[in-house]
Amino acid sequence: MYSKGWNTLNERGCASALVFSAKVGYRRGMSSTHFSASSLRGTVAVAVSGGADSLYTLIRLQEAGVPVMAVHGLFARPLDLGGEHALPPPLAEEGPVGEPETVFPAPAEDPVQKALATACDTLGVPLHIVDCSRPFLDRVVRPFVQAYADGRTPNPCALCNAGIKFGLLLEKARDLGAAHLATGHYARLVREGEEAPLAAGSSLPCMPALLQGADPVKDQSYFLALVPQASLASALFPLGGFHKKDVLAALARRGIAVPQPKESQEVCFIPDDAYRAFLPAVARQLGIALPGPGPMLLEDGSRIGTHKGLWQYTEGQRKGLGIGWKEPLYVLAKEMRGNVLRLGTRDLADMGGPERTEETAGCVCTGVNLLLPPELWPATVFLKTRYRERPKAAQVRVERPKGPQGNEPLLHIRFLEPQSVTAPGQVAAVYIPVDGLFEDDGRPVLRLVAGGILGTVA
RNA sequence: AGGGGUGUAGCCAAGUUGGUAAGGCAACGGGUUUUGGUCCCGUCAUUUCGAGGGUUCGAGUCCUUCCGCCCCUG
Repeated sequence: MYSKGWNTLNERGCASALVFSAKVGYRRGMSSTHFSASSLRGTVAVAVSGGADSLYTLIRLQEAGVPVMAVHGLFARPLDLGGEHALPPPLAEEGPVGEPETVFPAPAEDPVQKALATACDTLGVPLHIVDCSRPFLDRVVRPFVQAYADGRTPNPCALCNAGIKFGLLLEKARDLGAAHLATGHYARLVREGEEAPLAAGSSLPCMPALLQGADPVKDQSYFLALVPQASLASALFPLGGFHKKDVLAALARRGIAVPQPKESQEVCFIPDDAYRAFLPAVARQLGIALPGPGPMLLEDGSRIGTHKGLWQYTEGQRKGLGIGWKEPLYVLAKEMRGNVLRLGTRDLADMGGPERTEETAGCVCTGVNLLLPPELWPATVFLKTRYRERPKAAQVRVERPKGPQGNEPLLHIRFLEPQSVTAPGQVAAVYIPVDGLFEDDGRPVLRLVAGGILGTVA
């Protein structure tokens, strides 16, 4: 399966890949040719949120002649999680895990669902509403709250993509007769048999290959880093080659109104992005205890203030500390033992810099999702430990410990350039450059080869 | 008690030979943004420079008194 070594591929594919990419307009947001109708078999389900991206995904596929259906997942019930932070108890009670409770066709009373129903009706596309709220609570919200309680900083979007959207929603789409699930993520997925940005006769090993989105500021591959290869095999990201502004322009050109025009951002299940108010309320509902105030300490051990509970801070954070100092202070670490928040200046908040020691230059990841066998990785890879951050050069060693727990792989990361201190609980995404392919701005195209959850400093 | 130093917005702090209050931090507001953060932009002492008095056309900057804090010596 991986008979072709990565290096071998590079040597052969390099020059002609450039020619090919120019020919198909791989750059310039034209890679939508990926999903030519002929290369797809069966119906494609499109996960529609009500936003512009997923709506255009649906339209794009339909216009390409692909048989489509729309699926709209209900994740967090507004009535349960919204409003006054006074949550009614039903969410915390016992219930079956892993199965959507109900599946029913549109329409509903919800304005977004209603607008979606109208839009789909106009397009002549069937719409299915899938209630994922129970599994969403168990697999996204509860771990989210628990992570904060444990002193970590969770990334619920990554968990949702892996466990809900490309988990339950994908399963449900299959039940409904779909062969693929498409979303509006800005990431490029190259698979066998499709027009790929590679020379004829060559292919990327271990298909499909997940590449960064073409829009440098919208790339969302980071959030997909935990989605397993088996799910990606059924996934489609038709917007991967587009720039956001082109999507909006295309919708405007067609005179299509977006049901939910407000850009989805922050955590979708936290009303008004007020997580400091939301967390305690939900934690209480779920019976999870959040630790209280404690000391803020500088590196020399001196106490400089009192924090409001470790869950309100994250490693690398600057704003909101409320401490006047000669220079900005950043959160260096959260110590559950002693309930201590460690603060320090910028130079102390970087890992991987020239004068960093072995202990502070790296970290370890668990919950690893491998998309390409490590044997095929180059010696230096690029690592993203937070969204909207330039991937940083690093060395990653994959360890497969043998033990009674099985052999869950671990990623041992060592940064080769300055890197703001990582936050345990966040996602680490490992990328490698695809030789011979470059973005419009000259950066090499990056391929996602693994994802994991950051642990404590090594 | 004596000697030295110091007292500028919540914190750190610049203020030249007196001419009409830099900058940083924090805070607040905004921008970027499907996690948490980072980052960028803007606002922030004009009944005011510990308090009172004086010199001067004009004082945070000179004189004087008082108060507070720090260091050293006894």
